[in-house]
Amino acid sequence: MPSILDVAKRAGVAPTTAKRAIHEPHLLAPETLARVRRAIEELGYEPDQVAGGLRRGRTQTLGLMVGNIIEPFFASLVRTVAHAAQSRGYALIVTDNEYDSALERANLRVLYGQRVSGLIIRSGYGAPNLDYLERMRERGTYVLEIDYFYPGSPFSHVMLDNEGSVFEGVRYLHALGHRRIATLGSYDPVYHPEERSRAFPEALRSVGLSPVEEYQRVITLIEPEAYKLTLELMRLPEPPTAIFSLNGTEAAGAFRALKELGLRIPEDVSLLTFDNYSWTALVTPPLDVIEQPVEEMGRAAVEIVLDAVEHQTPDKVVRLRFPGRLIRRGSCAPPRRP
Amino acid sequence: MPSILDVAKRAGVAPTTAKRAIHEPHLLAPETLARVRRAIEELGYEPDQVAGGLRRGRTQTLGLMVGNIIEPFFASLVRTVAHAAQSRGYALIVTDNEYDSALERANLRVLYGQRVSGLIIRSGYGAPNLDYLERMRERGTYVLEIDYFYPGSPFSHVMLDNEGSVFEGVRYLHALGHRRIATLGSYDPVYHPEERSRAFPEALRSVGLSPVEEYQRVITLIEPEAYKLTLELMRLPEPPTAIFSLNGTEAAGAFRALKELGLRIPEDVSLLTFDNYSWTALVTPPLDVIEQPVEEMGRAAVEIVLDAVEHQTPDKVVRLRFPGRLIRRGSCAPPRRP
DNA sequence: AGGGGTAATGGACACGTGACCATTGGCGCG
DNA sequence: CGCGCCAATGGTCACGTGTCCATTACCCCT
Repeated sequence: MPSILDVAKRAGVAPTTAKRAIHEPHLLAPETLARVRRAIEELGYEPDQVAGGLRRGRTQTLGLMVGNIIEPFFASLVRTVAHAAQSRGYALIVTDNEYDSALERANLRVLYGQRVSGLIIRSGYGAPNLDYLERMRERGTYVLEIDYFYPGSPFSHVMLDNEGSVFEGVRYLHALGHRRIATLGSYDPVYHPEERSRAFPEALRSVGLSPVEEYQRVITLIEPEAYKLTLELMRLPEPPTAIFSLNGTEAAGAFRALKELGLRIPEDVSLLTFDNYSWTALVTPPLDVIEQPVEEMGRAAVEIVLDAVEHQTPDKVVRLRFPGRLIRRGSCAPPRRP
Repeated sequence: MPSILDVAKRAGVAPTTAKRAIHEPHLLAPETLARVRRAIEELGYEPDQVAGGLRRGRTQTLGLMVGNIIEPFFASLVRTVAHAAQSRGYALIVTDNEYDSALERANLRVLYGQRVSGLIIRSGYGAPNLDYLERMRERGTYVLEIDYFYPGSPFSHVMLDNEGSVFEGVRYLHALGHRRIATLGSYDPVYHPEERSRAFPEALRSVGLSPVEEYQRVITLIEPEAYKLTLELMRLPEPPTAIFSLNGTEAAGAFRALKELGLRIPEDVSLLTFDNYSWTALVTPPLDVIEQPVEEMGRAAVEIVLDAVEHQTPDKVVRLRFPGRLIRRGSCAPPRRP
C-alpha cells in the first residue's frame, strides 16, 4: 500500500514535490516530473481518496438513491449515472428506498456518514425527509431530486414533462374515440402529490371528459397492486375502454390481469403506458408507450451536481424538464361499438 | 458539520469519553452516557466515515462490479447486495464493466482509490485483470467473484451450478423428443471459457447426441447478436427444433427473431432459457426458464466478504454453488414429426 | 554590481477519527 | 490503616493527503 511518501523517497524528492507531480505538474522541472512519474508507475501508486477526502473536506463520491433498483427506469438511471460519475473520477454509492421514506432516512444517514459530495435522489412516499436533505446540504452535499420533487423543495431537479406527457396520452386515446379512460396512478395523497396522477383529471377535462372517481384510483407502486386494480376496473358495471398506466411497473400488472381475464388488446381494451420497457415490445400485441429519455436525464443530473460541486456554487439551482415521446405499436385502437 | 469534539464540548466531557459513548458505552457511567447521547442527538452528530476509514485503515464501503446493470440478473444483484451491505452499516459503490476488461480495469482503479474493504466482481471479457485484483487483495481488499471466475483464480466465489443446470435443460429437451438442439452461448474463447457454453456439448453427449458445430456458436452477450444468430440458425437447411438460450438477455433477442420469422412457439420451435426474467411470463407463450437464486447468491456473497473483513481472515476462501430451478410454462413441447 | 523577481523545491500542519497509554478517585480486603 | 485494584475519565498521536508558507538559486534589468 504505497503512499505518496514512498513515491517521493523512490524519486529522491520531497513529498511536496511528489504531490505536485499529480496536481500541478507544470510547476516541476521536466526531468523531476519524469522521475516522479516513473516512481508512481513502478510502485503502482494510486492516491488514497479517503485521506484526500478528509483533508479536502469533500470526497470523490456521489450518492444515488432510487425508488427500486429492479425497475428498468432506475436500473438504467443507475447505469448512466455511474458511467457519468466514473468519467469525471467520482465513485457512485447506490441505494434504494423501496418508496418508503423511513427506509430512505436510514439510507440517507449512511450517505451522510460517507460525506458524499452530491446526492441524486428519487424520494419515497411517507413523511418527507426534507429536513434531513436540508442538513446534508448545509454540510456541503449538493442535492438534486430526480423523477419527483417535494412540493416547495429548494433543491435542483430533473424531471420528465409529466403534465405534457399525460395530456398527450389522453389526447391520443380521446382522438381514437375513447371516452371511458381509466388510469393506474400512484401517490401518497398526503405527502406526495405525484404529478402524473394529478394531471390526469385535468387532461380529461381538457378534452371535454369528466373525471370518474373509480377510474383514477391510486395504489402502491408495485406490480401486484396494479394487477389487482386492473381486475377490479374491468369488472365494473361500466368498465373502461382504455387503460392508461402511469408507469411501466404497473403496466406489467395490468397486462397480466387483462391476459388472465381473456380480454383482447386492443379489441376489447386499449392499453397505454409510461416507460418504454423492453418487454413492452415483446408481448402480443406490442404496447404503445410514452418513453422517458432516462439516459439524458441521468447525464444532466450528474452534470448539474458535479458542476456545482467543483465550481463551488452550492446555492445554484437548476431545474430541467425533458419531454416524453409517444411510441405507437398497436395496443391502442378505437373502442368497439357496444 | 459537528464533529465528536463538538459533542464532547456540549456534554462537558473529554473527546475520548464522547467517542466511548459510541464504541464502548459499557465503560461509561450511565449518567455520563446519557449526557453524551443527548448531545449527539441535539447536534445531529453522525460519525465521519471518511476520517474513521483513514484512521482504521479500512472503510465502511464495499465495491460491486457487474457486467451490465440493466440486465435484471445484475439489477437484482445490485439491489440485494446494497440491502445486505446497508444492514451491516456498509455503503455500496456500484460500477459495471459492460463485459469489457479494459473498462473494468479503469473502474477497478477507482475502487482501489476508494479503498473499499471488499469487492464483489463479475469480470468482463478480454485480458484478465487477475493481477490487479491480486494487488487489491494485498492492499487489504477482500475479493469475491460472482457468476463467473477466472480459471485458476485464488479468490472466493459464488456461482450457479452451471453444469448441472445445462445438463438438466438438455435432458428436459431430449426427453421431449428433441434431437436438434441449438444453443446461444457467450464467451471469449481465449480468456473466458464460460461454464454454460462448455457444458453444453458434454450435456448433449450425455444423452447420446453429437454436438453440431453450427448449433453452438458463441456471440457477444447482447440482445442484437442473439437476434441475428437466431435468424441464421432458423435459416439453416436443417434448423434446430429447440433453442436453449444460456442467459435471459440473449433469450429476448431469440424471441424477437422467432416472432419476426412467424414461427410458432412451441409448435415450430421450442425455446428454453436461463434467467427467470419477468417478461418471460408475460409473452405468448410464457417461456420455460431455469431460474437462478439471485438474491440468495447476493446475500451469501456479502456475508462471505464482510465476515472475512470483520474477522480479519483475508486468506479464507469460500466457494459456493447454488442450484438452478427449471420452471415449465409452455414454450417447450415435442417437436413436430417432419 | 546589486536588488528584485521567478522558477523550482522543501517543510509544517490540520482534517476527524481510533488506538493506546495515563490519570484520578473510591472501595474492598487483609 | 494501608495497599492494590478497578471503574471512570482524560490526553496524545498517527492515518495520507492538500494547502499554505518558506527557502534556495538563478537570471534579468538598471
